Amino acid sequence: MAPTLEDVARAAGVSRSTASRVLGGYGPASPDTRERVRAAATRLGYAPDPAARALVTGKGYRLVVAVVGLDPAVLDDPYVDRVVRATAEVGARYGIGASLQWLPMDSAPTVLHRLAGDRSVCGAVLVNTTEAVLRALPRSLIGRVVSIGIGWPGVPSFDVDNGGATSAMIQHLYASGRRRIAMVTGPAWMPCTQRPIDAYQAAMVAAGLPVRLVPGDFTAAGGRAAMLDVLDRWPDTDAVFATSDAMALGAIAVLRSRGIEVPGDIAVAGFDDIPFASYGVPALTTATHPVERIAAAAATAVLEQTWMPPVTAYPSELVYRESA
Amino acid sequence: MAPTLEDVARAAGVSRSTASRVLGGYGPASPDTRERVRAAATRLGYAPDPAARALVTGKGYRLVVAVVGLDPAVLDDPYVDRVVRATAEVGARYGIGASLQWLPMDSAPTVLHRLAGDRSVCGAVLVNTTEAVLRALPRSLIGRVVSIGIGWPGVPSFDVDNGGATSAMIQHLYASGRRRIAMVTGPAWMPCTQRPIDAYQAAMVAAGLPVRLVPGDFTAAGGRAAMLDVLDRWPDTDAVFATSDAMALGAIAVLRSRGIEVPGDIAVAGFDDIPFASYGVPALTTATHPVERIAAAAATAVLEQTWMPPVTAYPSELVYRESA
DNA sequence: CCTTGCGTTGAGAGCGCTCTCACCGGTGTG
DNA sequence: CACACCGGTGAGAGCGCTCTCAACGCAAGG
Repeated sequence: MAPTLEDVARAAGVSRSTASRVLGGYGPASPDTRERVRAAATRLGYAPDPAARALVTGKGYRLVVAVVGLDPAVLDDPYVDRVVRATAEVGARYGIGASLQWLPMDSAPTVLHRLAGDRSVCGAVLVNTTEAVLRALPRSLIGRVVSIGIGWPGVPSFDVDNGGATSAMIQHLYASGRRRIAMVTGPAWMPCTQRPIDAYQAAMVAAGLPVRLVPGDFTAAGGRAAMLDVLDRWPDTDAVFATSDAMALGAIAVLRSRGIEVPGDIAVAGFDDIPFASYGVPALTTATHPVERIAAAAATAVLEQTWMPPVTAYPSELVYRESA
Repeated sequence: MAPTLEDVARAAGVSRSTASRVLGGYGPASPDTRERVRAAATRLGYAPDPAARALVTGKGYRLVVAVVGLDPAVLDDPYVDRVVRATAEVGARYGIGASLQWLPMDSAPTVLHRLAGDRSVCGAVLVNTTEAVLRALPRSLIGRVVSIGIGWPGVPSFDVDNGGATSAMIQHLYASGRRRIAMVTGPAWMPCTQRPIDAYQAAMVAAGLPVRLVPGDFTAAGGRAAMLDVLDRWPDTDAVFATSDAMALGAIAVLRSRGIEVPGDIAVAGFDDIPFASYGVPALTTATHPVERIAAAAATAVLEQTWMPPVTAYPSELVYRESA
């Protein structure tokens, strides 16, 4: 159906080699030949098959953003879209396309194995990957794979400094007089959950304050449930730090429905600085998440193939609004 | 680097043909041979190269979700994620992977042309495509491409019945006593903008009510600006229908900051029923957008290659909450 | 004894492409 | 006149895979 290089060559009255040389723009060719080949290609609507090309050159032509085990409900904001977009932008500068690949938790190793054999992919950016997945990472993928989240020997990690952000937020809450600060975390199975918990615990223990941890799931509904739980277990809580804005927004909804003042009675802070953070009442105090910067760095790392430090943490900044 | 079928065959002491037959599971082979080949494949960590396979079979192995010209800021909700996810799920049932491809407005024809030549792709689902893009659609893509949004000869269209949803919403607003109903639309360049406008105008004219149209951009910030505009031009407006929840939420933020009661003074309705719609105060009245159903149908259509009606509209349902 | 049929196997072509290499005719040098 | 050289060109190998086809050994049937 689609015309091949052979078709173009025939139409231009030259050999396949010459056509390839002209279209690929690498070898010598007379102006006349050049012209004829190009004209034929346009006339036939020829587009080279990158898959066939990859087969012979041994170089892939697409970068895969592999998202591990994320139920879309887990994310009430377009996090993955942002990662793919940033990756695509970087890839475009290298003539490389970006593809999204969802890896259901249970079949992640299988899919990754298939990916490893695919000569059309030149590398991958793992998102939200777990230790189990990294452990099973195909050997042939090492060196052309990076991770947004936790790292692994041979797999450099890029992530927001959510530990630092947590410390800063707790500090802010403390400075504004809060002493009974609860934290709504991500789900335990997600690797990005641990560091904020550690930072929170360290800060609370250092200040001699009680540790109040409740697991969430990064959704507004989850934040709602978690807030209910906090209220139930520790009624005297005066501040809540949720590790995602969606959860914080859910928490605020609960508080408002109970007639509890925010931030008067309970301060609420989030994380991510999603668009809706500033549109609620009260506007959400939160910490930025430089997704694009992180994804761009990750993509660049696999495309450039240059040495990368095992872990790169990107600073998050506090955004002071009304809720805390 | 990565082992090839040849390597496996050699390790198992058989020919490449036999190895292919065993691993592909199509031809006869003695139990002993079968065993040896499989063992060798596992031991070497072999994964077949789908690109090479596609080259000979002529069948692609991935379905591309091609999103035309959408700035991520345009969407404050994970619409694209949802489409990709649904597509991936359908694809998985056919052993076909899904890839996301962003098409910047200006380079859409070029990228589509490249896509057409790529033997690794078996088809595409166009999202938010425009007439200009469809006009330039490569011939070899016709028959294996569908559109979520507007259609084209040979390109069946799947979309939510946003015209019907608009009529229903206006009717609801009218029934609850509203008479000066303004509408915040999508950006003019997006093809999904027109039908709701037509439906709104028809309803208003039929009821002898004034038409009050303001363009938005599907973001919360855009909704904010549009609401300001409405207030400025038609201070007596008593209802606003925004064609996305994000815009409706932005509109509500403006009204609240002005001390205007919602829905007391002005009713606000949205479209999409995103997660945050129910978390604001007041909870947003809106219309559902069955993205997954639509995407699944679109993906199935290209994978099944069966005849499809030129246009399939999926019903939207009104969700009555507090804001209207 | 030869034929037929069957289960099993490997040789080989070829998918669309890149790229090395050899070739060809024309020009410049010794 | 022989030689090297050079821009321009095509033949052909081969990337990893699938799949057709022929060949092989062996049992059953005539």
